[in-house]
Amino acid sequence: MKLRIAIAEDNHFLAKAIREKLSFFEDIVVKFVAKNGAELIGKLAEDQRVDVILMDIQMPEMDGIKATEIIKNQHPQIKIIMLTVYDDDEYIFKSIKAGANGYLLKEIEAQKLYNSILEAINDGAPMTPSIALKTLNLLRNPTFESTQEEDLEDIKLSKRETEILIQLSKGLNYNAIAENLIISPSTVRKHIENIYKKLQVHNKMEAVLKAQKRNLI
Amino acid sequence: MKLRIAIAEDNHFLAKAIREKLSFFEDIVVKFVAKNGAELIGKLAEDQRVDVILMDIQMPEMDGIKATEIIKNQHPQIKIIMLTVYDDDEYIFKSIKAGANGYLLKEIEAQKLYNSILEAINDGAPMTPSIALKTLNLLRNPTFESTQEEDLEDIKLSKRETEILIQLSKGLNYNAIAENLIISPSTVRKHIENIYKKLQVHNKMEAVLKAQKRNLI
DNA sequence: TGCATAATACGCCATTTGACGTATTTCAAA
DNA sequence: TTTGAAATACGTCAAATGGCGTATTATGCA
Repeated sequence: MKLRIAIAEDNHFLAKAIREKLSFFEDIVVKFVAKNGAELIGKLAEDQRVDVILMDIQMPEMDGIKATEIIKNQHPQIKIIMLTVYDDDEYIFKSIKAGANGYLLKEIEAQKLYNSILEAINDGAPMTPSIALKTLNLLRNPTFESTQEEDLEDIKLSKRETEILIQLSKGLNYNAIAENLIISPSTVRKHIENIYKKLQVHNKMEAVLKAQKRNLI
Repeated sequence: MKLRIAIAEDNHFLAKAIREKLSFFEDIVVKFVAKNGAELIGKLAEDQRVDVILMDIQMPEMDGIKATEIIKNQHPQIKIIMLTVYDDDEYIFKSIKAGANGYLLKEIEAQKLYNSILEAINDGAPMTPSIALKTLNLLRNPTFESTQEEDLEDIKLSKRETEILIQLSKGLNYNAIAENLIISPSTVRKHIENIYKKLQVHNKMEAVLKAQKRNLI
């Protein structure tokens, strides 16, 4: 039994790249490629015999989230996997609310994409590890009132900085953090100093608040 | 670099089965097995050099969810993967809220368990497909009835204390709070000292965290 | 009208935190 | 292979915080 795939992707080259990734697998048939949500829905109206849709998010005319919502209402049996370069909390959350069965980042390698398609068909929820982590964080902080768009100069904390900030947020002092991470207290302090510079704050509480607001921790 | 694992599992045979699954992998060392949450915390106090904890949920004395909460507060860098036979929404949700990094079902095969441990260490969120699906459903239907009441010895903060704690939680320092409330910094400090005694904590962050958990602010 | 609690306020002292500078090592990307 | 970012680490100094004792003045409620 062949797996029938549809692709929604406005960028021609990316669409082609996805096709090529899937071409290794004999039981996959790409039935069609649509350049936006509207076109996808049109093509589905003609031929709805599709098992899985690989859906880009940002597309002209109609984006992938809106399209997911409509298609899931019309054809709930079709599995939809978001396939995008964006890993923002907001996109992830909206996609899931719209009914997406999975969420993958485009860098994904061929074998894993294939496995994800199988997983979707078997009622799983394929996600890249980083996305899975973000969904857990979303579950932990029901902070679904984003609505804040404008001033997001995107601040990037390193892995170590994030780790230390999380420990700060638990109320641990420099020495406790140093022991946990098996580094010197001096190093902890230096990291915290750098965190403060990046976040433009001057104490723990402000740092933790700002990081939580930006979903950095 | 060896991966140091601890196991919390009251059933002797299951604990042994897990060890055996892990024994195939050379870079895994099982440092110890605890029969319940309390024992686990005790052993961690002696030797906290553990990378990943595989945590059962139902255990006598202290269950895995409570243990997860405590350990994650003390040692946020330790990754905790729930490893249980239960796939109820409630257990999943509570585990995630408690800070679990992943959630697996016990039937998992050896190779996948190993991969999950790696994924946890690399800041992922290992989940069995069926659990991943449930987390997405939980995200879609925000039916977040906490329902957890148990151990609240009720702490009462005075009006002034509450006011000051709220200002603390915004990241204000003693002087700023004193100015806002038109009182002396000494008084602010005395109030905070009293707040700490009531909450049995020793710094701002802990006070704010505890007060938030108890809905005092 | 008392009496307990709350709110006000200071002083002392040790510890922690924050801001700066400097420096070495590691590691991945260009 | 170089180059830059990240992680490591120390020293100094000032400011903020936390823990203790003590004391006076509201204030509400029994």
